[in-house]
Amino acid sequence: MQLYEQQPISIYNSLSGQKEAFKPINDGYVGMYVCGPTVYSNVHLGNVRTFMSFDVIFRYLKHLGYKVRYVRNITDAGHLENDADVGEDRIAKKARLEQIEPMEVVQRYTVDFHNILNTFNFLPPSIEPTATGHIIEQIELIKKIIDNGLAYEVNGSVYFDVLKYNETKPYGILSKRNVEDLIHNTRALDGQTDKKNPQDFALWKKAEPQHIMRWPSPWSDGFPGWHLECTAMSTKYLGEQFDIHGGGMDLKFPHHECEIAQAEACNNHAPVNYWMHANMLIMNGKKMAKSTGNYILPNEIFSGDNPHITKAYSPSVARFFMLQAHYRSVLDFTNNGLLASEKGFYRLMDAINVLDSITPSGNSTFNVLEWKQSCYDAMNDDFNTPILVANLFEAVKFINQLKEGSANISEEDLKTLKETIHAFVFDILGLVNVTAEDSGTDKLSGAVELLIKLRQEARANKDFAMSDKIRDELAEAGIQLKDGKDGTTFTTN
RNA sequence: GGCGUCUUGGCCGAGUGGCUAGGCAAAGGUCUGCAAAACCUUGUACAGCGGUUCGAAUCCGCUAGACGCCUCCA
Repeated sequence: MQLYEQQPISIYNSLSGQKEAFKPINDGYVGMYVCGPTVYSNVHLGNVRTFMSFDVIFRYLKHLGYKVRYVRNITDAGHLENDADVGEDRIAKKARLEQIEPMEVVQRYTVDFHNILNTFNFLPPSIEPTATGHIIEQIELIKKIIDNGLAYEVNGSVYFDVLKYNETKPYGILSKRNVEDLIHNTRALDGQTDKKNPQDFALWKKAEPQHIMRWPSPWSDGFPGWHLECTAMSTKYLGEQFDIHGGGMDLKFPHHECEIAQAEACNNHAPVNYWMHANMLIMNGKKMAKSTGNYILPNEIFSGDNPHITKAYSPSVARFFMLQAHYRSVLDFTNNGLLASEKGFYRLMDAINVLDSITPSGNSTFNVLEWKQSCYDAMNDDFNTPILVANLFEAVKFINQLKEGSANISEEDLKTLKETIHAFVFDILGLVNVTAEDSGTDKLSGAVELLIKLRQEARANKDFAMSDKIRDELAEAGIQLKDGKDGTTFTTN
């Protein structure tokens, strides 16, 4: 019997606006697609948060025993600078500015993206397809949509006919918009367009002479519209209908709306059962934007080299910080928030380390099985990581009581507690036990142990001037001694 | 201008018709040669105004503010 049979999940579906019991199309299997990054610059921290949310969801589904195919694409072509005909491929523009090949830009930032995600301890997706690797599939989709009468060609470009589509199927069901509002509220176009209606979106764009990235097609040498790649790749790897489609809140409209329309136009049924949207990450109460300086690169968190933070934070601390908020809430990235999370994170890690030295005795004074289920309940309820973290701290409190000798635990419960806490902290939340690595058996550790021993001798001789000197000077060097019941330990953070 | 989300104690951040979220900080205590660390205990908050209800932070309305989308964006 698989765990998922005992742990029913409910997911907030953006499409219905409410939590729904999760039931995969094929029993035991989950297909999940998440819109990946456009690799034309360094990964944005907000990207990291979105992908982290789905990383945890991926991990949890796997933990429950589902066979998950997690597809997260790389957008390496196709974005338009703007809606007008003068639009040009975003990656090509950046390449010209930097005088290098477009694929060089793509390569550089793809590597950066993977590095950052690795640092944050992300699991790689099952498939990471690229837009440029699926041009043929995209062209086939366009042909199909044209055949179905829902797209038209003008001057070598192909557009999706939103109004015609809307005659039989509602355009805007995901973002709760209706076409009439869209018509009334469309901003004035700059420049002329080939579109019949401003709501129409490009499936294929004819390349201007200056375009470097271009592919032959029945309509022109050009490049695919942005929304199309996700439809092409999700269909190819997950089927015409799959379980979960995720992405950032900002992709809801128009991107995901267009994906639905494209898929419906091709296959005449909805592509996705559960739409999930991760909310935005803001910084100091405001949107992150390079232009205003309200911005931080992921790497700067690890180095501390950014005016918005006062120190460097380990990736796990940043990860823990983000997971203390629910994925559907706006999260405010602040130095104070990070500082608070850091303390809590190390307290959690310390407790987990202490767990190894706990010996069982008598009957448990804490209901471990009930606690374990409450951890599952938290995750089952739309992947509520903050509630899970709260539960973990209940365990921390209990572990500390065990250490102090003011609580008992049976042998069986101790085993369960260890297994559960490791599963949730390391396998599911994806945190890394940083303290254990830091104070491991390296050269520094040996030296500090010696000083601790010398200090112990000084204290035994009541030479407190010496013992305090050792303690204080180590503190200045960034090494903090912690006197406990069973001797002295140290931390370097 | 349109659409949507949100506003919780000193800070962060869950929850959601009646029952302690949790973390950080703070106060008191235990431990300690003194500290630090650690641990224990404590805190009664839900933007404002009105309404529904036996009862609302939780539902409805209005007001104010924040954020997002409407244009490339996770």
